[in-house]
Amino acid sequence: MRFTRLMTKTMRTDPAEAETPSHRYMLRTGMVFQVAAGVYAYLPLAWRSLRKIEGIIREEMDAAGGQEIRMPALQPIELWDESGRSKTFGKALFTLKDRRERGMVLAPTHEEVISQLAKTYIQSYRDLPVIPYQIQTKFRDEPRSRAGLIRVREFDMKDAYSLDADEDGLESSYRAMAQAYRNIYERCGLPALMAEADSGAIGGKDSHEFILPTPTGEDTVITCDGCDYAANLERATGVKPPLAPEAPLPMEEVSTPGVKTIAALSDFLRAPESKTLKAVFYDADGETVFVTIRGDLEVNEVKLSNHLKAAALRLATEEEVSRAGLVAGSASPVGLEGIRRVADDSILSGANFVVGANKPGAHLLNANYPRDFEVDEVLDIAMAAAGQECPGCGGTLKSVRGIEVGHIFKLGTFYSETMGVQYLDREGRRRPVIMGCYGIGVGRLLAAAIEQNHDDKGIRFPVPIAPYHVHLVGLNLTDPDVATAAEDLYRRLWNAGVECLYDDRPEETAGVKFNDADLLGLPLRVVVSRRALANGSVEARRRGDKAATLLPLADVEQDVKGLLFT
RNA sequence: CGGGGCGUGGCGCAGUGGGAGCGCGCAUGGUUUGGGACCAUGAGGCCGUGAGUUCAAACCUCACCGCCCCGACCA
Repeated sequence: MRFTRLMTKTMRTDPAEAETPSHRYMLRTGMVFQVAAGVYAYLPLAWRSLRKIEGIIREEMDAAGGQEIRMPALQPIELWDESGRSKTFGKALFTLKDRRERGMVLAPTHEEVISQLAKTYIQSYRDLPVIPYQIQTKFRDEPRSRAGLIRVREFDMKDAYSLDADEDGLESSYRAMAQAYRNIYERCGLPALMAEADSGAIGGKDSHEFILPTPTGEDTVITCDGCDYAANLERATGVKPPLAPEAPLPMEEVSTPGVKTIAALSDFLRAPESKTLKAVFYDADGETVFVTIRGDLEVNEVKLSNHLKAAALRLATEEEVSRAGLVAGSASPVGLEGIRRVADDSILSGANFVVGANKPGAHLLNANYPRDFEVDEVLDIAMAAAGQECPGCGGTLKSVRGIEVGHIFKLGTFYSETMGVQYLDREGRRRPVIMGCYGIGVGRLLAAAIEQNHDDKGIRFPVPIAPYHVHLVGLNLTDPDVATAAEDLYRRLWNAGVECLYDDRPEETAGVKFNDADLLGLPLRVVVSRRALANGSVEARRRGDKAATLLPLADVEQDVKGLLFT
């Protein structure tokens, strides 16, 4: 491709709205064009890169036993009523009506259609296992799109579905997919880590996310410095800092005028926060729930929500709190009745806690469970935190931000059962198909690759996903000899299988061309100039290298390939 | 949906009642040509939309729309 023909324009200044590096550079290079919030057009450079990523994904999915299919994005809403997800997916589901006023959806994912397909084509254990997959456009009316291609409302996703006869089969499909994912990230230049995850709206039990660590990410992952434990903060468990054992003391009331927060209470009584119990009030699908946890810990709302099986969990409003008879600032489980009480198991970790007295301006010292209060459930609902001990190996937990570049789920029989996907086993018995599903956002992967591979001058594309291999820069192009040599090299490189973008602009200065080359970030820059030609050479520099090397023109193709592919 | 911010040529911005501007980019001519050159000339804007206030609105008021950022959700 010639630069003068490329339908792209580079920008010298950062667009005001772009804050994350990948977003900034994708706009400045002219890779993407924004049409609406979270809706983008892909221009030639981005599209070439995306197609390369798709190619890598296809190769790895096929190698892992997948078979590519294609399902429609436009689907009848009845299908979603059947699985129940027209409700549970909520407002993120794009819905519309056709001319006959029938409800339709623009699909955000394809478990429903796969289930329909499976009902027809999977009849016997002999038909299993299969792993159909597709790369196709998804629609999700996200509450908020952000950071360029990181989070958008229309995006291409590779979604795969494993159909197995039993749990062992699922296990083996899941492992094969996980390995395929690791291969994909490695080939895209991404050191992604595999973390235990919450399965969210898709449903199911076990799931893992692949996270690319980067400060601009929107997820937090807890990792261990002593072992390979990694889990999304939503699900991670840390060892709660232990308290020194004490003999229980008699409970007594103290006056704490105006003290409403744990920090103020700790300060007022000169007691560590870990010796207090805090109270938090939630609304779970309309029911007010009382939650208590040790003062130095935070409630993990995902864990709580999963336990309560709540579709919508949020903090209760002041009005709901007072209607439930709770005293914000001085609430505790002591004497509390007529409301669901959930406690974090940290209440078992010590004795003589400071708790609210359930009346304004007063707290109780030396509250002990179960001597002084009752709760309905005790379980781990605490947020893990950096610095805590790893539950597996005793190492120290760390916290990293990252971008979720893939998510795999063991769905089990949820869709098989709700949608009636069954097969006949060897004994002629009907059994539900065991399903898994596996997603990678293609555009997000590109954005993540740029987040991971850039510097202050621009992108640094890894070779396998670069739109072109070589950025051929012609200097002194008004000199016919140089122009001819550059044209000749351009042809030779393509003939040798090296994908080449040729900056053939005759008037631009060297500085402009070099800066554009750095910005676009193709892996190898080759400069044809009067100066280098005088030595019978061209100049080559890998993006990111400091020094250039002279390559003799005689067998420049081999040298270029050597620099690119070894 | 809650909180914050912003809508003025392609991009970045100034302009806060009375002539729509600057830089970059773009076009033409000329001089340049190894890290974002210089000179000259020129094109390009119902100042997000609609109502209102006013003799007069990019500017003040109200409403709406759009976009960005922070939070609740996800590939």
